[in-house]
Amino acid sequence: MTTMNAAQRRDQRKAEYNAFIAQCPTNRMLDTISDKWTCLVMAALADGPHRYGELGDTVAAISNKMLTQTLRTLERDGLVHRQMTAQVPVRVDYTLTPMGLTLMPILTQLKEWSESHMDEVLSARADFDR
Amino acid sequence: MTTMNAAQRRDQRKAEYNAFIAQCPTNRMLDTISDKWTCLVMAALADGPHRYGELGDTVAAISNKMLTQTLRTLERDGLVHRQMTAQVPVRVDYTLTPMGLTLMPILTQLKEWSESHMDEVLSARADFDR
DNA sequence: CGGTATCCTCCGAGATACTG
DNA sequence: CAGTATCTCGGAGGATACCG
Repeated sequence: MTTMNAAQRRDQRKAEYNAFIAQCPTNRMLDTISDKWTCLVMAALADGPHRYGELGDTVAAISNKMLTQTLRTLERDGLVHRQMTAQVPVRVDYTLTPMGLTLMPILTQLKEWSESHMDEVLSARADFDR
Repeated sequence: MTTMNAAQRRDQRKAEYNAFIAQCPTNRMLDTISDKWTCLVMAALADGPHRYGELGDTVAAISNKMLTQTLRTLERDGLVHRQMTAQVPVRVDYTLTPMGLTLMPILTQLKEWSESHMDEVLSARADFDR
């Protein structure tokens, strides 16, 4: 069954590589921060604490579901801190954690790279599409 | 029709914000580089030119479709150069462009941040899950 | 060798409605 | 106010087969 074995070996290599990707810190972090909404929410928090509703207003196009989900992920990863004040109505504030703050400079660099290379990228796209 | 107008205004704000996101260079670049496979492929190209098949072997878990699609996007954005040699069988080499090279340091920083903070993230997750 | 073309599946995002 | 619960739908991505 040479065919079977070859296919099996290929599948196993893929499984191993998938496992490697699942373990790789860079890819795991990229999974988190490369999410469509994560950077927008973190950017919104960069200038200080904000309430749930404020974040929903700032990132106007985000749905309740995704805002909650994004904040939960960031909180779980220790990048954002959630402070709940028991009162009626409830008040919840979100802030970047110290670790979250250390990530911001990299996002800023990425932002600056993007802004300074956007023209070059756009003209490359125009060339390619022709 | 206050209700209608309020809903319409909300929808319009969302549409505007979506348009803003679609225009924002950072988000457009993030769309590109934050793709599941893009960083892996760029990392594979960081040490020099590679052929299509070599990339497929290095990133073992990637499908033909996604490898092609990833390379096309990178080529279109001017981050990767595609060199085709007409012979039988055909030979195609991929290299990072100068612009692609300028992006690598940022990816490297991201990699280093991820590796140095992975423990902290993992313990934050463990805490959160308890 | 370096891809296309096609089909198919699954799951993630959004809309909507409800709640402590 | 700050979420949860539920449904639905589109499209990303994988498998497979074929092609110049």
